[in-house]
Amino acid sequence: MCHRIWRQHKFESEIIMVGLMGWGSVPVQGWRKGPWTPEEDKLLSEYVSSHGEGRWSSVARCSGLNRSGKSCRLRWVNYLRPGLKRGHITTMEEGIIIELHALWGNKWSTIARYLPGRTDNEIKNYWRTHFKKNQKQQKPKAQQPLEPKLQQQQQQQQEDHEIKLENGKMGEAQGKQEAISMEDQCLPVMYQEIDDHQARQQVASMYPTILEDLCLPVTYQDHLQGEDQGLWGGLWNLDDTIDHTISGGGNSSQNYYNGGYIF
DNA sequence: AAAAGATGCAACCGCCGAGTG
DNA sequence: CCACTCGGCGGTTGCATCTTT
Repeated sequence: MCHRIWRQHKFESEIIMVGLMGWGSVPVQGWRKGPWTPEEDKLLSEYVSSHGEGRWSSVARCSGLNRSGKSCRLRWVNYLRPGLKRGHITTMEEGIIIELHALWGNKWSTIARYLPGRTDNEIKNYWRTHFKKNQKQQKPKAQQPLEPKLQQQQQQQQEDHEIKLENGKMGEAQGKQEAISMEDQCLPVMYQEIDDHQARQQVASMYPTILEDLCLPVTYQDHLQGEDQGLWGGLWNLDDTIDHTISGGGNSSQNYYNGGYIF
C-alpha cells in the first residue's frame, strides 16, 4: 500500500509530452502519465458521478485532469468504478475463469461479465500469473486451440449471432443497456444477452460440471424459474467465505456456497 | 543477510470497429 | 466511399513486493 503511494508521488511532477497519440483531437497535449494520485482519483470520481460514464475525451478535457480520455476510462473501469471487488480471486471464481477461458479463449471482457466486480484486466493478470506457467508445463493440451468440436460450435454460434443481428431480432443494444445498468447496481448479469444463454448452454454441454457445481441454471427456463423463486439474487456474491476447492474438475456440488444458499 | 527469481497488478500501447460528417 | 474520432479490447511492460535459495 505504502509503496503504491510512493510510486504515485514518484510520477507526480512528471509530464510527458505526447504528440498525436491515443485519443483526443488536441494536436499536441501534455497528458500526464504514470500512476494516479489520490487527488486525480477524487477528481475523476466526482466528475463521473455527476456526469456519468462515457465521453471520456470530454472527461479528460473538462474534469481538470491532465489525463487522456483513454487513461481516464481505464482508471475508472479498473479501479474506481463502484462495486469492484478487491482482494484475491476465490476458488470458485477461478473455476469460472478456467471454464470460460476454455470456451472463449482470451476474451477477458466477456469472461469478466460473468464475474461481476472483477475487471477484464484483473482476470487477464490472474490468468497470466497463475496459468501461463502451467500452460508451458502442459504444452500439448493447454496450447492447443479450442477442440474441433468446440471450435465448430463457436463458429456456428458466431454465424447465428450475425444472422440474428442482420434480422434485427436480438435487440442487442437494449440488452447491453440493461446489462450495463444491472452491473451498475451490482446485480447478477448472467442473462444479459441471448448470446449469454447460448454460451451457457455451451458451457453446460462441453463442461457439464461447472454449472452443476456452481448450481447455476443451465437453461433459460431454469433461469426464469429461479428468478420467479428469487433464487438468483445473490448468485454471484461469491464471498471469500468459500474455502472449498474446485480443483479436480470440481465434482462435488455439495461443497459450494452460493450467495447465501448452501447446496 | 543478500541476491535472484517469481508474483501481482496498475498502466500503457496498438489495433479494431462503430459512429459521424 | 472516405477520413476521422471515440470507445473498447487484448497484449505487453514496468516496477514494487514477496519468496526462495
